[in-house]
Amino acid sequence: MSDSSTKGDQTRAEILDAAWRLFLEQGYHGTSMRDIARAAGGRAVAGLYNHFATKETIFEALFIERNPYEELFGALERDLEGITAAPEFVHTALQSVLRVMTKHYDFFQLAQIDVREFGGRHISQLLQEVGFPRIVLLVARLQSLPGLRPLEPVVWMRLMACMILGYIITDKVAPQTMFGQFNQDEWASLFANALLYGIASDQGEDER
Amino acid sequence: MSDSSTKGDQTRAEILDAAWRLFLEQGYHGTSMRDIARAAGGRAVAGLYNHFATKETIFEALFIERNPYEELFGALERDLEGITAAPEFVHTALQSVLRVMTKHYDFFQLAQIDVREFGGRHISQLLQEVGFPRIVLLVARLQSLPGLRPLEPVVWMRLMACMILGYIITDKVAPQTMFGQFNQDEWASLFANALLYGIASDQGEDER
DNA sequence: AAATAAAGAACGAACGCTCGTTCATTTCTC
DNA sequence: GAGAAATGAACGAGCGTTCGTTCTTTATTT
Repeated sequence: MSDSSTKGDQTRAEILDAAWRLFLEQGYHGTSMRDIARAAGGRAVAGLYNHFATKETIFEALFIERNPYEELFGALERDLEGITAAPEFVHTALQSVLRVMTKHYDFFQLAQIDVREFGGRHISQLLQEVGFPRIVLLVARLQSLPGLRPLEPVVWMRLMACMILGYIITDKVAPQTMFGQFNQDEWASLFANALLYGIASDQGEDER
Repeated sequence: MSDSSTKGDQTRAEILDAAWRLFLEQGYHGTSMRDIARAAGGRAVAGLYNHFATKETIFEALFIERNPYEELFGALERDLEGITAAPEFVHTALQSVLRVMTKHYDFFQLAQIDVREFGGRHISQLLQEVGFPRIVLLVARLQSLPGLRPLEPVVWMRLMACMILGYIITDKVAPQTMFGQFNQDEWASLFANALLYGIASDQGEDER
């Protein structure tokens, strides 16, 4: 009787822990209810159904109860507070997002599983409920700041999205390739600098 | 007797066509041999085993016989021939890659399935055999051209990778969001310009 | 050119196994 | 002692694959 967690709650958490690990290792269809039961302390399969109605319910519970969006947007909004220049805004935003994404890498792996095996049903619903309004607010704030080329918002929105998604995907293979020599803060700086000022040298400025 | 294709070859192709479509729609584990047999002209399951030893053999055959890497690198090398300025090189390379990737979008979806369900076994082997040497050559050529900031090669390599991977991933959700207003050539230009010259306005140049 | 042998391609049926889920029952917890 | 939690056994369905057999095509021999 540590806190308010009864025996049932504890078992439930154990099941979620096991499912989390197994789904990440073997995917959704690659993980059976028996696998989960075995990994959750060598239980019997039938016992899982005292806590979750179906296998998919377990997957959904992971998304709803263990998503880092509160942390992600909380950190973003806190870090960006009071920033009045667009370059600093972009740099800080990238740094903030990359930090949380690196910390909660597992969750975004789970989101990839959702995309592949459920067509992204759960993750897109979650984003719509909890993420989209706050993204819109941040975008509006950035647009109001000085220091950006008059690009269409969609353009640099997609640029940012490519950077973030590309980062987390290349991060997976980074150790095997030559990508793995910087941490996420260094990458955030490199990305932000490249995004803001480009990789071309200044001498060829008249070109284009 | 149209060409050299016997009856068996034709059936084999029909099986591959059906498997290609079903794997894309339902994933590897979501597609059964009976599904494939049914989709390949309402055949019997057992007949598939006259042409392929196992289910995974079918998946492998798709990768080996239907990958667009020859086209991808052929186009890249052809398009980049004779280019002597780094900015034009980057722009052309992005355009070339995005074109082939958009055209062969299905294959790269299949590659994602491979990553999820086989740990990328087949795609990485394919890349190692057919892609890596040519990538190294192209990178070396770009590094020899004038007009780039003295960035570490790994940095802009990963930047390019992020752009390309990010593009193909955001492209999937583009119709549902606000990303879908440009075609791949326009995006290649936008990406190349942003990558080369940045999105910051010129007035804040002294900063950082 | 006809006859025969060999190989390829297709089939229905079945095998052994695993899946997600349910049930009646027992054990534990409050 | 009531209700929650856990159990072994079983269910029906589906899986990848194999088997024995038939039909068709190709190759070889007369």
